[in-house]
Amino acid sequence: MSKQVLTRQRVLELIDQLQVGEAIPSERRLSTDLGISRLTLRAALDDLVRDGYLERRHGSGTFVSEPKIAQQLTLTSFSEDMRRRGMTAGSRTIELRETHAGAAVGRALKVSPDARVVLIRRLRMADGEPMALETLHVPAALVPDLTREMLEDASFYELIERRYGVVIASGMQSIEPTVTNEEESKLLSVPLHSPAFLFERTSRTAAGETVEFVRSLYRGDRYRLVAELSQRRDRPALVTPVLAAAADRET
Amino acid sequence: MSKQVLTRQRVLELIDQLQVGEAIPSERRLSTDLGISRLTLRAALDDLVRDGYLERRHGSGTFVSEPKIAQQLTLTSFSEDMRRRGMTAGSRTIELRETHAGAAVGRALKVSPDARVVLIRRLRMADGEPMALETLHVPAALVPDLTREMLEDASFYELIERRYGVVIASGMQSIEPTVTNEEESKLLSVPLHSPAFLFERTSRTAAGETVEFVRSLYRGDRYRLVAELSQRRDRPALVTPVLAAAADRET
DNA sequence: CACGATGATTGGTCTATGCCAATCTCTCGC
DNA sequence: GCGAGAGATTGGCATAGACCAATCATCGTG
Repeated sequence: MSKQVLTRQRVLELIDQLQVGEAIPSERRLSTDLGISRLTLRAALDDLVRDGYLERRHGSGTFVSEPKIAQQLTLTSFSEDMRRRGMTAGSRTIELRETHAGAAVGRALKVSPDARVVLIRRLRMADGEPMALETLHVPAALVPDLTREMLEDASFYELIERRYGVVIASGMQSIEPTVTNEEESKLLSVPLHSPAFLFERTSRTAAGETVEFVRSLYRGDRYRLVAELSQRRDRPALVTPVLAAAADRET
Repeated sequence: MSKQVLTRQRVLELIDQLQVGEAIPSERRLSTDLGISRLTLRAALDDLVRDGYLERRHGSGTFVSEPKIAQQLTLTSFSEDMRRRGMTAGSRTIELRETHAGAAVGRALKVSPDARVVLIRRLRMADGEPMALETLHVPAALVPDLTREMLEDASFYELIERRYGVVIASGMQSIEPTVTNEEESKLLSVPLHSPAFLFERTSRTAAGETVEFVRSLYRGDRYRLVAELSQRRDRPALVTPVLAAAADRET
């Protein structure tokens, strides 16, 4: 464990004991208190500023910032996403069967079209309300003896990590607009041809092994993406998914 | 101008003279050559790695990486966006008139609902093909004597910078899925109720003055967003808009 | 009492240096 | 001929120290 990561954790604990808007000790003070160099502390603080926990004011201090409604779009599971919003993530398994990959899925998973894959369809819910329809494809060899019960109201990522020791490290996700068809509308409890986001994601382990190909259909009336834009080229746009309240839609 | 920024520029020039895949000089070598400390050089290189120009390989070297097809989602105008893709940006002004803000636009622009605003509707084209429908709201005081001719096939951002000295520094953009209505379908040459992205953006100057509120409707069959995901929390997701070729859609 | 100068404090940037860890390369011995 | 191992080279991380720049509180002066 690097010192920087350790420092990050210690500062996070410190933040927990402070009110929003309060200042943390000065950099010089903190670095000597923690027994590390100021540069190392600054690297850890940079981290926390990027993640939105802290806010710097030159000449004034570093302050605990307002908690974000949504964190940035990272490689998180639906479950984790909802937990961060303070909502209860639910899941109803609609389908679970083994099949062969086929051309498109095979290409996405980097396996032969004949390879066996497990197909999982789940309805994902937030506080009991249907939010998204998820279709997962996973190479069958990776998840032997998977049962419906294991998937019920569970995070798939946590499941495969605990049970199979598979840890997702990176991925690629595309986002496009679409509309719901009859089946999807029924499952999501929205009118036919409602606008929706279609996310397609492939995820890999640190070793580069492709673990899953997921197509998720999110209700467009409840899910939206927000990007903070900055002219500075050294700071990527911060894209945050946001749940829209039912009333928060005028247009 | 900070030394780090200067260094970034000098390294960029160096990269221009190298082939993709070639290694740049080692950090120790470069830092002494440029007469700066290694840490400062590393900060500049970190920058370029984040922006996708360079790739680090521990124990091996730092290499010029494959140029990205699309840069990350930054605060760019449609025109700049298309230029980067090697396409010709076009614009047809559909409407240009002065009106009062109204409640919603007033709130977005942080002006009174009675304030005068200029409303601009433009059809944006890439290589002659309609791509997006843009509805701009700008406080009238900011852009006196704006005419249709100035807007023709021009970047609005470049226009207001050259003519009025207004420079956009930051902004906030929301993204949601929607479908086209009759008028929009006709203008964009797509079937009625086609899926589309609705972008809403407010932009500010460095001084914090809100300059514009834009609603852009992008064709869902030609425009898509791609996000590189990473488990590391210190690296925000890289979201890149991608133009889909007409044939690049199976589903 | 109001206000401006001033100095202390805070974050921002840079230098110089050392050691660790991953990788590559070359050489030596079988 | 070839593989194992040593050493050189590269990026990764951490330290200590210095100075700059923005901010804020305070104190003295009008």
